[in-house]
Amino acid sequence: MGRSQLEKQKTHERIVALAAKRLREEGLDGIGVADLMKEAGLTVGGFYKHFASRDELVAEAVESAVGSWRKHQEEKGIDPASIPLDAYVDNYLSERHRDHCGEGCAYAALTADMARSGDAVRAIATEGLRKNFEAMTARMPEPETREARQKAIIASCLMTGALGLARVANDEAFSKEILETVKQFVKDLPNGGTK
Amino acid sequence: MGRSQLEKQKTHERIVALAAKRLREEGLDGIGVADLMKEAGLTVGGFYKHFASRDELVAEAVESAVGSWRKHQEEKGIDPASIPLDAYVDNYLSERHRDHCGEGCAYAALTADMARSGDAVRAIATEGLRKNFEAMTARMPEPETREARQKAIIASCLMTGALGLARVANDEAFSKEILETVKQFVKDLPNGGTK
DNA sequence: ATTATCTATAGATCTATAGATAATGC
DNA sequence: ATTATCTATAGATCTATAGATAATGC
Repeated sequence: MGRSQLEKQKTHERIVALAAKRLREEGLDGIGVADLMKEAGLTVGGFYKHFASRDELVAEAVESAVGSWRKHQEEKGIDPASIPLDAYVDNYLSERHRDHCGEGCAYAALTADMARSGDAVRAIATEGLRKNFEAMTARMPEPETREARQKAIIASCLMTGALGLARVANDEAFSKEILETVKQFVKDLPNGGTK
Repeated sequence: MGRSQLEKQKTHERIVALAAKRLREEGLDGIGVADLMKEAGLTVGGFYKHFASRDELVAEAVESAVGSWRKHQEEKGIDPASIPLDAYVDNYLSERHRDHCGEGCAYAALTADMARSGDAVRAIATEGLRKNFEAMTARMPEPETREARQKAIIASCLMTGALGLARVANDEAFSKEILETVKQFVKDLPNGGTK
């Protein structure tokens, strides 16, 4: 015991990545420090050399969860506008996404948790939301218009809302009805919609 | 100490109503049994003569929170179809609703919490969701059509999603932008929308 | 010498229970 | 006699800290 600084950094990132997953699954006050470290193959004691408090980990994990997908795309140099809305929506409103909270959208998994959080998490979540709206706007036709932004906001609220309710529904057919109905509607949004 | 059965029932209902409020504010594993009883003007000891466990209270509280508004209307003999969509939407996507989680829609306040819950809560939440969709369908023109139900589902996902994200946003102008954009869109939904 | 991680534990908090107290209701 | 509520507390769980251990890195 006693590792290099490089290894420490990798350990740090591993804890944050695991927390980003487990907290999306169980909520922001779900998994405890000891269990988390155990799942990471470590023990409690080391935790506080990485984070001043559990809250500090939660903030880092939320930042990771909120930005993971977008960051992944940016690093690959992929312009959000290049991902067609249809493909994005199919993926977002899939059964796979519904059933795998831990790897999915933080806004669907943690909306209320983030809203109830302190300033640090709220600020991170708000900033991420802004960027998500902008990425969604870029996916609309004529992305510079006011209508494009409005539709992006509508599509975002609709998709997070639908995924959340589809996860509540205890009945597969009902849950699918929600996903499919909204999927169809969002895909038609650039053409249809009001105005 | 030692009260009549009528008083016990009233006490029971008071605890459930308070829990329905406080759990919407803090999440389903937010407030503890002792604090809740204290806020109700009681002490911990009495709790387990009312509920077998905290989970049992949570289930009752979710049932109360999920159905409170609809039950209130039904008891008054108000047909959901008689409440115009516009008025309903204005109220739902208001700053007042956004800032008063405890008295508001359980689906916006507790989506992820309910999705993560056990069978009892899931079943109650699913049933309530079904009824909410039906009430919303009744508010659409030509409520017997497939389009009416689709629009009801879309409106519901959109409204819960928008309220949730408006609560996340740490910035008043940004939060209002979400509420106002979606408000306008949902009001136009019966006319516009796809198909 | 420094430090990343480990073992062990203090202190706080939370659920649930045991036993006492003072009303109700047959 | 029964029971609704109270006081007090056991037992579990969770955050955070103290001190030991074994590597790194000057």
